[in-house]
Amino acid sequence: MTAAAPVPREDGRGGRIRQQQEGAILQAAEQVFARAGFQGATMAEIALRAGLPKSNLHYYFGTKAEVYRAVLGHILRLWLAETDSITPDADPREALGHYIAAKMRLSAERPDASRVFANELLHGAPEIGDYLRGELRALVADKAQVIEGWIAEGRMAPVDPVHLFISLWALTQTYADFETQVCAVLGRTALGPDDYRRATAHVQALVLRGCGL
Amino acid sequence: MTAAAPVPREDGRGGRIRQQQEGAILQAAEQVFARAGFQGATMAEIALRAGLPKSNLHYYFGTKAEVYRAVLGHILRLWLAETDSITPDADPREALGHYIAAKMRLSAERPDASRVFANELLHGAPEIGDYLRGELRALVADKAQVIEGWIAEGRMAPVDPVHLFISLWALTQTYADFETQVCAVLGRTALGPDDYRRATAHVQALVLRGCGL
DNA sequence: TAAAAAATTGACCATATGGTCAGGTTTTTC
DNA sequence: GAAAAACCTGACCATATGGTCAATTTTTTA
Repeated sequence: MTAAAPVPREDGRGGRIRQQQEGAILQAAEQVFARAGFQGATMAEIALRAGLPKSNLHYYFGTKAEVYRAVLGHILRLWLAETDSITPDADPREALGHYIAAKMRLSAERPDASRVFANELLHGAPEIGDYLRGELRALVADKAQVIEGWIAEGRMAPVDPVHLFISLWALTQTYADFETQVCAVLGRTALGPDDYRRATAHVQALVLRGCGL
Repeated sequence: MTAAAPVPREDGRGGRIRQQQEGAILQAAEQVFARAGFQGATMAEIALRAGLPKSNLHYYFGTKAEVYRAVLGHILRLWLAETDSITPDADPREALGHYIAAKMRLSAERPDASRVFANELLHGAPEIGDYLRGELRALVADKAQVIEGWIAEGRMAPVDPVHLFISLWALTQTYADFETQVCAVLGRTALGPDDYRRATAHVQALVLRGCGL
C-alpha cells in the first residue's frame, strides 16, 4: 500500500512506534526551526537530527508546514501556563515575582521553543494569529482585570495591565531570543545559571519597584 | 565588458545613478528581509519592489548576502545613536526618559529595520556578532559607568546597568518586533500614534519608578 | 502463524531560486 | 562628437529542496 493517511497525530493517539518517532521529530524540528526559521529549516536536516531518512519523516508529517504547526502547538502549551499565580486575593508582589521567575525559567530551559515562537511573531504570526487574537487575548483580558482590581484597592501603583504583560514578556524572553546580544554586552560566551539568577533578580526588582511594590 | 567590479558601495561614492538605485534597493530589501528573513527573502522580490530586473540588482550587489550586509549596516547606524543623553551630569530621570522615547520612536517609525535586526539576533547574529562584541559592548560598558556613577551618588536606585540596557531594548523593541502579538492583546489591527504614546508613557513610568526616579 | 496494518526506505521528480553572461544602451569624459 | 565608462537586460544554468512512490520489512492482530 502507498503511504497511509497520517490520521492520528493528536497526542496520545497512534501506536507505540509513532509516539516515539513523532517525539524525536518534534524535538529535532524545534532545534532546526529555532536556528534557521521556517524557510531556512530543511526537512533533510530535521530528519538527520531525528535519526531517520527524509522519506520516513514524510511518512509521519506530510509537509514541512505540518511539522512546524505541531512544534508551535507544543510551544503554545508552555506559553499559556504560569499565570495561575495571578488571582484577586494573591499578594501582588508575590504573584508577579512568581510569574517573572517562571517566564525566566522558560527562557533558560527552553530557549529554542522561545525562539521558534519569537520567529513566528516576527513574521506576522501567519500560523498562530488566530490563537493570539482568541485564547491569548482572552487570558490577558482576564488577568488584566485582576490587576485592575489590585490597583483599585491601592495595593499597587496604577499601571496599564495589558502593557504590563507586554513588558513582562519582553523582559523575560529577550534573554532567550536575543541571547547573542545579551552575551555580547555581558562579555559572556553563553548564559549560565548564575547569569539567569542575576537576570531574574534584576527584572523582578525593576518591575516590582516599577509597580510600586 | 562583463559585469564590472562593484567596487565602491561605501556611501557617498559611486555615480549619480548608482546612488539612487542602491538607495531604492536597500529600501526594498529592508522590507523584504523584515517580512521573510534572510532565507525567505528572494532576490526576485527585492528587485520587483525596487522596480528593476533581477539581473540589474545583481549588477549593484553581487550576492544576496551583500545586500543583507548593506541593509544591516544601515540599521546599525540607527541603533548606535541616541545614548548621547546619558552623561554623568545629566538628570537621570530626564536622560533615561529621553532614551526610552527615542527608542520607542525608532520602533514606531522604522519597524522593518528593527525586525531585520531582531531576526539577525534571533539566528545568532552570524553577520554582526563582531560588531556586538566590539563597538556595542564598548558603548554599553561606557554608559554603564555613567549609570554606576549616578547610583554611587545616590541619584537613583541600585540597578545593574548592563541588565538595565538589555531591559530598555527589550521593552521598546517589542512593540516593533512583536507588533502582531501586541496588536492581538490590545485588540487593535495596527498600532497608531496613540498606541505608541500610551506605550511610551507606560514604559517610561515603569522604568523610571523601577529605578527609583 | 497467517493475514493485515504500520513503518521504512532509496530512487526519483518538479520547482524555485541564486547567480552568470554576452550583448546592448545610456551617460560621462575629454 | 567619439571613446570610454557605467549601466541595463533577457536568456540561461546549476543546485537545493520539498515532496512522491513503489517496493520491502517489521509489528500487530486474531
